[in-house]
Amino acid sequence: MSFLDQLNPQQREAVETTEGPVLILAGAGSGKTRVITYRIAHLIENKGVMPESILAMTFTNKAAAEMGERVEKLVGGLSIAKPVISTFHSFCVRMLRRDIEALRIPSATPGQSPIGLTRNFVIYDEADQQSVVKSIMKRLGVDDKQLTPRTVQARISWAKNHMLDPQELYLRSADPKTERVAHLYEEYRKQLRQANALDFDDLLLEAVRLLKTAANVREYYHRRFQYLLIDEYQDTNRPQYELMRLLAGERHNLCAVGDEDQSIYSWRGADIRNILEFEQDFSKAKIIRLEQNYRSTQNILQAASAVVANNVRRKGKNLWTARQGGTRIGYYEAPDGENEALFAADWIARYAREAVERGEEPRAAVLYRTNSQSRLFEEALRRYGLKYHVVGGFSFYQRAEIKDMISYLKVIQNPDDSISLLRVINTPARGIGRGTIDTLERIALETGLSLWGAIQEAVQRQLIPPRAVTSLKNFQQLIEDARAMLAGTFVEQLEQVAARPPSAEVPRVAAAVTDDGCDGNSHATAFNPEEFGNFSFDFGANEGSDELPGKSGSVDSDETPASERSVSARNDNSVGLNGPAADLSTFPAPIVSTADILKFLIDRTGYIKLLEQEDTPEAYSRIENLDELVNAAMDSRDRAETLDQFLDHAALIADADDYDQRAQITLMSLHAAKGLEFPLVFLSGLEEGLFPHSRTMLIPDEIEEERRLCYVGMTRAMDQLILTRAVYRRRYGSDLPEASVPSRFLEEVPGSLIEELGTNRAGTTLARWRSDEAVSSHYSYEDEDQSAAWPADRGRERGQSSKTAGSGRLYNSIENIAEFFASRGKKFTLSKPSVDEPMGQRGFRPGQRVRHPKYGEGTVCQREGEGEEAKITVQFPGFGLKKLVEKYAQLERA
DNA sequence: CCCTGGTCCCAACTT
DNA sequence: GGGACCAGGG
Repeated sequence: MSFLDQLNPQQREAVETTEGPVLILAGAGSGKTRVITYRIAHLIENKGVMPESILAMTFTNKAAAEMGERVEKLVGGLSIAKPVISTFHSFCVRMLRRDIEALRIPSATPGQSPIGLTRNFVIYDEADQQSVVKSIMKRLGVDDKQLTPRTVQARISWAKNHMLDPQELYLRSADPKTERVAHLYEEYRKQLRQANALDFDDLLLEAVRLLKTAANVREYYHRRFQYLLIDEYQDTNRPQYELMRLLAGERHNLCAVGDEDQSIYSWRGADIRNILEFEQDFSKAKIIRLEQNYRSTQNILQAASAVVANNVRRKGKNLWTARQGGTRIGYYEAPDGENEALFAADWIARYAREAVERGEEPRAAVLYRTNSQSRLFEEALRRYGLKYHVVGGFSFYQRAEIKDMISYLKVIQNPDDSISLLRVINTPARGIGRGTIDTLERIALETGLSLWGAIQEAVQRQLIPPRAVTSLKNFQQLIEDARAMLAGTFVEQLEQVAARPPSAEVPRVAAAVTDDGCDGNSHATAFNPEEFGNFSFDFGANEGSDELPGKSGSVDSDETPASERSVSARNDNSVGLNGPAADLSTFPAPIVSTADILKFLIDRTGYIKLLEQEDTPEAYSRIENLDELVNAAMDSRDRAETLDQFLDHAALIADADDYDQRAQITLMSLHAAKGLEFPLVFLSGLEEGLFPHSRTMLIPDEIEEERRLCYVGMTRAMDQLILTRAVYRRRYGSDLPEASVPSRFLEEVPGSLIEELGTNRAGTTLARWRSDEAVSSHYSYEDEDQSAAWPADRGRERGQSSKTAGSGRLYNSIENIAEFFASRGKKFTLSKPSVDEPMGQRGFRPGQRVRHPKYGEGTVCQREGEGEEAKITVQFPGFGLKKLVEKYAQLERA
């Protein structure tokens, strides 16, 4: 019982209310994870609930892994069985790998195999999806100027997230564009079905459909899981909501944890309604609020609360903290993005030094709205010789060479995957050109075969020039050999594998490999500790280095689900020495592993050899990446995973998963920062159009979401929060920098909580903005001396140490920007001097609060035209968007 | 058929 | 900064 005493009364109530629906409204930093883990521990230790009958859904694999570890520590060693802690997507994949064939329907023609996907389906990522859309559009002759494949893909995904099928989308469409999308959507579905492929959204949808239609599957899960926990409930979308309801069944032993102020994924279909209307959905729901924040100082909390208080759609709460006062919120206005980054680097360097002197481990984060902002910070930190870690951005799996190899594996797993086949059929070049591929596609269309089937057809019917036929046969042979290897029948390779030196001899710990689809995060782990330490590449969230071999592995109940176990044995991927009927509890790692196949592929295709011949730094970096991929595959082998599982990992690994808690400096998007905390946080790019992002500025609901995002960012800070902004920012490399307007969120922070940093002259810039002082947004300059370093850097380059931020001159206001550029040898022009700018008493800027006699208070969204003609668009809560002529509308500052 | 270099267009967040 | 696409020579 002792561990419950560590909780405050509300937390304790949340933990102890185990039966029936519970909604825990957990404010930022209020101990949400703690409540979930303690609740699981309480169920197991005090309520005698079987661990494996508890299912917890988290947002990222990393969160799942962490939660698993924390539960483990609490209940330590009580049981071999573990609760299932998983992301929605991973959970669905495992469900589908197990039972998707229950969705197959018998073919109309007798003797034909049933219609529907099989267990070895592949998962299509966004790039694959776009390729599908693109090829369909090409085939149907849809103009891709007006409607880009990207747009179509996004809209199909939108429809799926709202659970609309093509027909429903068509019926709802109010414009020809949407009608066309609906049509393409229909074709898209056909294409995926033919390729035996599911996209990300399908993973959820098909799992829901499976539970809805297959009663025995549903019953299996009802028996299996008695207690459900959903983390980040505010970010669940419609399919996730349905899945949860289906899994909860009639029992409603459901605990949802969330915070409506941290809902930041509506663009992915997350429905804030789910949390706002929980009580309607579950009639006897108990609501528990956690309002004590254990993370931040009072100043930080107050500032963040003040910002989010401007939102209308929220339940409202009063977060409080025992950490009175604290450092004020820093604000730094940089002349441009580079200086903003240098300022942050400088500050972090000093902070890190001081933290080390105090004997503390420094941990700082730089947060930004868009991943492309990371580049400047990376450069600045490198110049300071600081090590940093970037989360997200261009991921490992998006690199060309990695996608190539993964595509090969996908084709080997499922040759009908035409998108992957298309990618690798001539990579590296093997003489299969445009013309040949066109012919293959035509054959596929005529016969209804996949491209793989079309190859055979083309070769047999000699529809292709002889030289290409040889190439095609070679390719065919390559894939077939690899498949034979996987099936354990490719003798030559098997002999090689058998003769493999030491690492193959590693005694493999017998691991319990369950195929019940629910082992989630706690799946069997077997590895050689010595080998383990060598792998730098962190493949997934599932291998905890402190996890003992053989200790884990969830225990499946004996109930046999809809599809029989033997079905899985037919699957090419469950290959092993013991053959199809192997006793699963002692099933060894597959003797021919994914790593072996990868090595075989690299060897046979000459992929690395060709890169070596290139002899460029890029080529060697690609080779390194491929080495890492092989390492990842070896890890996978040591975890006794099949090819399926390896590919599922690769598909579902999330950007946020590569967050490394030990890193002293972390760079990441605001979205990726959800759930994390840092003593020092920089929130950068606080400019209208960047944050809030330009695409959201005219849509009130989306502005509210941006504000929540801001709230999420601010509440990551424990001790110090610094807000920054660049007066000038380059949009894309080449163009002239554009002047920016401070983010409205800056103005929402009470002035008394702010301290301006890096100011070396009187007056605070933010105060000037607040007083509505006129500022031009029409500056431009010519770069005459490309090599000129920033004044601040010149000092640094001469070796002057910097005690305070930005050791040289810091330029912090728009007025001295001319001086700044002049010092850099740039000609600076003011095309519209600020005195002429029509922004006097009446000049309302986007982001400003105004009062209208009829509509009350509102926020300016947009400004068009100048002087007398200026029109402004204002969002009035309750009245919506109004476009007003500034001269006539009796607006005043609110 | 393959490779190269030039040009054009794009760039929000992510399971 | 970079990916996709195209024209033109090997």
